Amino acid sequence: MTADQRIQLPPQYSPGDVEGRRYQDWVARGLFHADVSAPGPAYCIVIPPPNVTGSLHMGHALDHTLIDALIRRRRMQGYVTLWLPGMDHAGIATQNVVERELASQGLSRHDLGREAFVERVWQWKAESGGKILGQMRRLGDSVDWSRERFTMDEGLSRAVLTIFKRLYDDGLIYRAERIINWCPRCLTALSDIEVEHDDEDGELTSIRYGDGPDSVVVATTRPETMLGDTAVAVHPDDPRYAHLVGREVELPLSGRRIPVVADPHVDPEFGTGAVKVTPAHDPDDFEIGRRHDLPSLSIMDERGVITVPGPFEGLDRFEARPAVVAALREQGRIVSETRPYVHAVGHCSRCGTIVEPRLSLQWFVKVEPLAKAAGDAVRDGRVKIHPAEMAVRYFDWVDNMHDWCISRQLWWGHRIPVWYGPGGEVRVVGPGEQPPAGGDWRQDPDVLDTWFSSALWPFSTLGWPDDTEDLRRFYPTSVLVTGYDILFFWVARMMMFGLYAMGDHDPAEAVPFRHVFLHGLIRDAHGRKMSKSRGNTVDPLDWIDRFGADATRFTLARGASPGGDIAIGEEWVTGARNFCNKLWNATRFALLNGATVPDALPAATSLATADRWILSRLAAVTAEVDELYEQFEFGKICEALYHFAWDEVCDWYLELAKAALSGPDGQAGQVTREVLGYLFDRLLRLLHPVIPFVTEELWTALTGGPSVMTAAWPGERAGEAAAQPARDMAAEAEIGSLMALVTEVRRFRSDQGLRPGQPVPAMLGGIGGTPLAAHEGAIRSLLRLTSPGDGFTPTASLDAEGVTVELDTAATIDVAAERRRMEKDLAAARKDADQAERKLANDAFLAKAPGEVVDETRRRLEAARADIARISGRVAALSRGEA
RNA sequence: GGGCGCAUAGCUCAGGGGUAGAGCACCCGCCUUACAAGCGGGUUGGCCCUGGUUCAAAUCCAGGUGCGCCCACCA
Repeated sequence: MTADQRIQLPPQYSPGDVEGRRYQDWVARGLFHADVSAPGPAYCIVIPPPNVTGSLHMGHALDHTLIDALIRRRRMQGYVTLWLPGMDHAGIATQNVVERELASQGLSRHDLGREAFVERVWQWKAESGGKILGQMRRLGDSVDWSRERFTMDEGLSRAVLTIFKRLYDDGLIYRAERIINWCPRCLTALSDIEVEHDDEDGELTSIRYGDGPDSVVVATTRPETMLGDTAVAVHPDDPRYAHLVGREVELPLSGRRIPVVADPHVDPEFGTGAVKVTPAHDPDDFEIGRRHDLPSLSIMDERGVITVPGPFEGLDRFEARPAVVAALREQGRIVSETRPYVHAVGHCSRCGTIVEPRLSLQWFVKVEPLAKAAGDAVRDGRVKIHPAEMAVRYFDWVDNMHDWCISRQLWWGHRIPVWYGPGGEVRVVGPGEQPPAGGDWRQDPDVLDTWFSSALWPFSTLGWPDDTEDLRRFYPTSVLVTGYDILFFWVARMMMFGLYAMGDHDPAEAVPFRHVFLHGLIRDAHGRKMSKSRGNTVDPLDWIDRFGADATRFTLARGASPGGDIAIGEEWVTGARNFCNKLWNATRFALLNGATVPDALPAATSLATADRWILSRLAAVTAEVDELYEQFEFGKICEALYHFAWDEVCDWYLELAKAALSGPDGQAGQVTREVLGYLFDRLLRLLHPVIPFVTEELWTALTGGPSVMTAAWPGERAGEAAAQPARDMAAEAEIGSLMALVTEVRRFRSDQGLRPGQPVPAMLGGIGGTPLAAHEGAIRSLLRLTSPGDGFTPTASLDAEGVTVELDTAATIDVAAERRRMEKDLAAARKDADQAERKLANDAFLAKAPGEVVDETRRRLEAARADIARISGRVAALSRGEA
């Protein structure tokens, strides 16, 4: 790019003209590609695989922005950096989508048959699945497209078979008849975490079982399940029922006689202290049944329809409830009126249908040893969770987890690799093994829970079970970034399976990731959860179209603190868009003024104080940002860079630079041009991870370099310390004084209703003899005082804090306003003096050695006293002038 | 039923034992040639309540109130 082209940046940043072109360029040049054989330390993040049915929403946009920022910074630091993209087949969700499509044609999956249906889903995936991958390009995600994976592709399927077989051989996968969560609409089993509990109003119905003195009253929220009762249970120590234990009572409506058993699980305080036992329809009851060897009677089919022969047969479970109650009432079995009762009801997380606990034969993962290892890895610090408080939730879950039901009665997913032979023989078929021959062998029809394959994601995507270069280089992955809402669904399971699959490694190297960064959820401008039904969702693509990807990213990153939810609204993205534009114009200013990026900074002796000041501030903010990245404090990173760029660079340094650039001293101009070049080069690099597009456009224009992506990070680099100019506290103090002076004059002028540029009348004294004298040109320029003899003569004096500015305002236009201000200052100074005095007395009392702290306090006290004297004097003078 | 978190400006939030902060909003004044998507100035606060610790509490502690969120097989 030639110099002429470079300065032809339009006065407004237009993201649409830049983003697509830049992204294509990055991809074409292979800048996202991780070269496994390149030297340097490795840094890897695997994408939380979005559902193949998904499209980009704000949660993804946040997740991707943060990951991309981490990745881009590490890449600039010289790490061999891999962000691995891909998608999840999302079992139930995807199957539901395709089934709905079929339903619109009046077909069900059964009309097609299994094979054709699965074929249809693949076809759907090819046509409309993975829309989100295209959308990721809009956001600027620097993922390595050559390594894209899908949970159902060949390699990952092999990983699934491998681990299934290994777990089975280790006795960690088993098949059993258990009470599981069943969705009568999806017609499949669900794991515990796929069930959402909501408090709902129910009724507690009291029913008398048996007759006369041998009768017992039970209370239930689900009267219809009494059709499947096989016992009544009471507490072993409950004297009220001691005489009944071991005997039988008659079950109403059926005439069956069922035993009364004593079981410690029963709470004698609750209800009547007697509980009906329905082993086939309640997990608790199932356990009681096991302990007492009770039969389990299933009373409904997979759709929740009553199958018990008799008057209720064929009724839906919710129709059966009132029908059963009516029949009982008729027989005088309802003891008292039913009571309203609020209790938690489980719903299918996919479709909202009330889940039915159902006795069924399913496959389970024996979780305990795996979960223990997963807990230990966090407890002993091999994996760090950010924010640390989230670890409490993690432990709570990992330590109390039930066995994981992994079989799903679906067709879309990894089919369970188990074959059943004649005589009940079971054979698990590992990868590369032939299924048993013979017509009598049949494969299990079910598929695995979609989270089973997601749990393998950090290593299956890198080639496991093969011993690949990628796996050796990039496992364990560096950070796992995701919302705290899927800590249990996904993070805990990756921990369990990662540690298990990689168990032959050094324990420190077996973990799937070294850090887990959990961000919050996106909320609307008023902090409410975004939901389609509430109509308060924001489409990130809409923002990208209207404000640009960088503005969208900056808005999200700026709100992100570990674990904290993020409220966003259009004001936020507007502000971010404005920031990008500010950056654009500031760089444009630098280019217009011939900024050049020097190989090395000009010698310190040739730098102006303003140059030294801004370079010192740059050093400070660089170190701060580096530190904040280590803590995943994205909000603070953005805040620090925003204020540095806008408040310090634009509002002060550029204004100071104008004076130097227009001054007669040609050499000073040249130095300023080099400092400008250096400053913007570094600033753009620092901002690039968060706002990649605009920084790339500006950085290439400024430096003529190929890409800011491959420029070195200004802070810490891989394996070396920061190469930074050090802080320059003297320059910071001096420019701080200058800013205080200018601000003071501006405020005065504004208070007095004077126009900008209008001379400030009748000021006495001068800045002569203070370091500010050297800045008179700059001060005049900042205050727009162009002609000498304009009366600008502020008084200034040096003290320990820098320079104190005084303005003589004897001839002010508005004496009252000035007086109010001075009185305010006086009050503040008095308070300060008071406080310092107390602290000194305190220190003396504690016999604190007169060290730095005490000296500091003493200085503060003296300064405050001086202020009081000075301001009092002026107030007095003001009063005299008034009189 | 357990566990966790949060209450700070009109809104969304940061901060954190020693003079209350940001962005947005609001008010006043500016088209000052990098930027009106801008510039300068300004206003706004019982830091939820009650106690405790301390010379000093918005900050630490206890209790309360109000909101979130997570987990949960007491019918």
